[in-house]
Amino acid sequence: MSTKEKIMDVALHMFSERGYEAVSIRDICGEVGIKESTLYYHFKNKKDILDSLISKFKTHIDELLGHIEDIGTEPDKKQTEAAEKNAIEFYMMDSYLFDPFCNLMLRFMMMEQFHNEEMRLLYEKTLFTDPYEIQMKVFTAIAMNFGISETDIEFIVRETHAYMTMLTFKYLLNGELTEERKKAYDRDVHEYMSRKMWITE
Amino acid sequence: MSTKEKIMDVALHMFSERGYEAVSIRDICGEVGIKESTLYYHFKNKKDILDSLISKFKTHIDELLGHIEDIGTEPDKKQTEAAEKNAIEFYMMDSYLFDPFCNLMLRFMMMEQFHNEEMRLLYEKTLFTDPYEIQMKVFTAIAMNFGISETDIEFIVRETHAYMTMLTFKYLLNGELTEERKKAYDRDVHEYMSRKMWITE
Amino acid sequence: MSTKEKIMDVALHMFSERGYEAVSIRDICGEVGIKESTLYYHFKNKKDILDSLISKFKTHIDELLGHIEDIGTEPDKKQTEAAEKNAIEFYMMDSYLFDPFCNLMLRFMMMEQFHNEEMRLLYEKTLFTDPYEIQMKVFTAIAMNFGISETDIEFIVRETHAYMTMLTFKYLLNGELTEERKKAYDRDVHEYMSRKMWITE
Amino acid sequence: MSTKEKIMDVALHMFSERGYEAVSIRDICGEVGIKESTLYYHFKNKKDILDSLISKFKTHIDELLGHIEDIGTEPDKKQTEAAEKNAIEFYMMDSYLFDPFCNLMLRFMMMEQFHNEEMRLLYEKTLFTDPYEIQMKVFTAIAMNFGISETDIEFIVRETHAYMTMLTFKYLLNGELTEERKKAYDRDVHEYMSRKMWITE
DNA sequence: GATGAATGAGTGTTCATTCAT
DNA sequence: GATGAATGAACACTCATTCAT
Repeated sequence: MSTKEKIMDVALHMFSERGYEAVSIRDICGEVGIKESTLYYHFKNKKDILDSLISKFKTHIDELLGHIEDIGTEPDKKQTEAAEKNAIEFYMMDSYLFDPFCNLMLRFMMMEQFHNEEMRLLYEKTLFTDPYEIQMKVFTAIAMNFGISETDIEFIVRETHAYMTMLTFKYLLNGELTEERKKAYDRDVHEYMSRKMWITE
Repeated sequence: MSTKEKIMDVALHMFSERGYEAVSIRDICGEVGIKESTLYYHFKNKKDILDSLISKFKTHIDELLGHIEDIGTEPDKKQTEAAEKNAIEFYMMDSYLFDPFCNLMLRFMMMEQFHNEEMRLLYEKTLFTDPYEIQMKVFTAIAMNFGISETDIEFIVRETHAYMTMLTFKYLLNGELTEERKKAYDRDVHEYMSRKMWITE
Repeated sequence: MSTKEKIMDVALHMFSERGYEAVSIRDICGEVGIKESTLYYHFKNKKDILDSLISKFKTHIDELLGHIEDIGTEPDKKQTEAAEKNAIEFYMMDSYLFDPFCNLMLRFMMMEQFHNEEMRLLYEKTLFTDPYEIQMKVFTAIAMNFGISETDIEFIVRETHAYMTMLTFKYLLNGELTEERKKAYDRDVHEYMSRKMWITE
Repeated sequence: MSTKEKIMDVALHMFSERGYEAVSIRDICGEVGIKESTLYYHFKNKKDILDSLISKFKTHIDELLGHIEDIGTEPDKKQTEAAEKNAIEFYMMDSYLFDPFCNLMLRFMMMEQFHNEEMRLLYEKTLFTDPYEIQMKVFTAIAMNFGISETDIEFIVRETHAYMTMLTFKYLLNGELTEERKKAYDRDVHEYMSRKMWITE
């Protein structure tokens, strides 16, 4: 990892725990193992580190969404629930909410959204807008094979999205991201999904 | 309002927007209109302002919960859905999430929960534990009159609670608390409730 | 002397020797014997010290010019050359160019005039505009008693003013203001005056 | 222009406007379009740039004075006033006070003379000593043809030199060297010269 | 000739806090 | 209750300079 990457990595860890203002350049440099003046060779100023992180996050998210774009475009193929359910879990968790960089950025944005409009918009998009649209796309693809009405689909997706969002805040954006909390999230998601499927059946 | 109250009021407004560390004693005093040395007559130090706010919030919440304790303890009384639905709305919104002090504290706790365990516990209790228990209590009281199974009640409450929690994060703890966002929250809550009642019926 | 006055005094001495930018807040505080944070109790920032000095200088100059306003307003009174010559010397030197505060400010302005328009204007007014006008007023008062033509007066004043200005730059605004240089200035002024009077007679 | 020359050129422009200390290596390199480390290939350190400028100025001045050495050494030749007057103007202005390099150096020395003895001596020599000696030499050569007494010559030269020095400070070493100020200087010099000749005649 | 990466010392400024009045 | 004056520690950032490449 280059010095620049190391700085961003350390900065994100600190920002996501204590907030942008509460973290000093000294803190970051101390952890990275460089002098403060060295940091200013790689970044124009403190704000530049923030901007670089946001920029990296945007790229990260765009790539993720790119992967999902194709889902459900081939409705004729028999897509089993199970397959899709796995798909959801994959996209939602491992490279999104569970992904270290992504998760830390979300925590960071959760704190900064109250006084940084750019981060607020990104936070809103990442936690509310995008996941809803993705789930809508996936469920629609599945549901079309079962002849479920559009109105019903919308309501089911809303409820499912709400449940998973609540779980995200409850387990993945609450305190430290421990293995325990990850497991609790997994458990609740599966429990909900299995009951939901049974009920709506 | 006494000077002490004014300090707490100003401090909370600033803390909930910029975070504890990012707000300086100077900032608070400037807004209140006193000298920094004066603040130290009313509070031992900066942490003392924080503690006072937390303490006030705990009292506030306890009073609120006290009001609710009695609900549903008289299951034989015919309690109509409508009455209870209003009750929920009342407790959830006007003196809880919509209440200025409460709302600002929640925002503040949302930021500080990542590095302050005391605030994290309070945040968890206020947004996840307590609302779920209250809704559980209220719905149980209602449902018992309709002969709905306990397992079903639990699932319905979970889903309802999840939906309202999601809306809370989406509208009431996102950026500035504008009238627009309050109305959007209201609208979504009512829309969900009416559809939910119709579906589960 | 109050702390604030002491800061201004020390700052001026340093500014006038090394220039505004080359003098650090640390330098000033070290000499005054206070901590840097204390300086910021008395002054908003470094620029504020500069502004206070300029403001003080303006007041100083205005008071000086106030004294001179009355000169030559009573042309009928027999005003001997000697009396006026003393007057000039008095106003020009003891409370003007020789005055420690004034002299240091002039040196300071001499350095800063190239990149500070406010100081440039003040510098121009203090060294070129005002002295010429004053000398004009005084000489006119004297000359009227001798029936010297206006054109001649103007030329004489111009030459006299030019000579004294040159001497000012040569002796009073050159290196350190030593007793030697003051004496050399005095000597040259008197020598010039006595010869000038003899020649134009 | 070589990189080294470009550095000196840029440095002088900056030094003469903001002073030696206020200009950073960064500033210079930014303007030149090189990295800071590159500058150290051409100059030992910051002081070395200053020394090179002083050295270049000394050479420049010496060449100028070399041209003048011969003037007035042939008193028998009929040298008309006009010719000499032009000579003075030529040496004083175009390759001296008006010359970009020279003018910038004078401004620079004007600022640094208060804390740099080497520059003070050079400043004194360039603005007071040398011009006086040159004018003395030239006027003597002319005056000898008219039988003017040595005492008178000295006084006339002193006054003329003082007038031109004052004008130099007033127009050529005051703020930016604009075309306007150059013209004002020219105008005042000619006006003075023509009146002086007429008066002393 | 030029650059990327680094550094120690220093820049102006703000921090929470104290204490005599 | 409130303030004027002070402080040590920390803040983000810039300085001139070095050195391997």
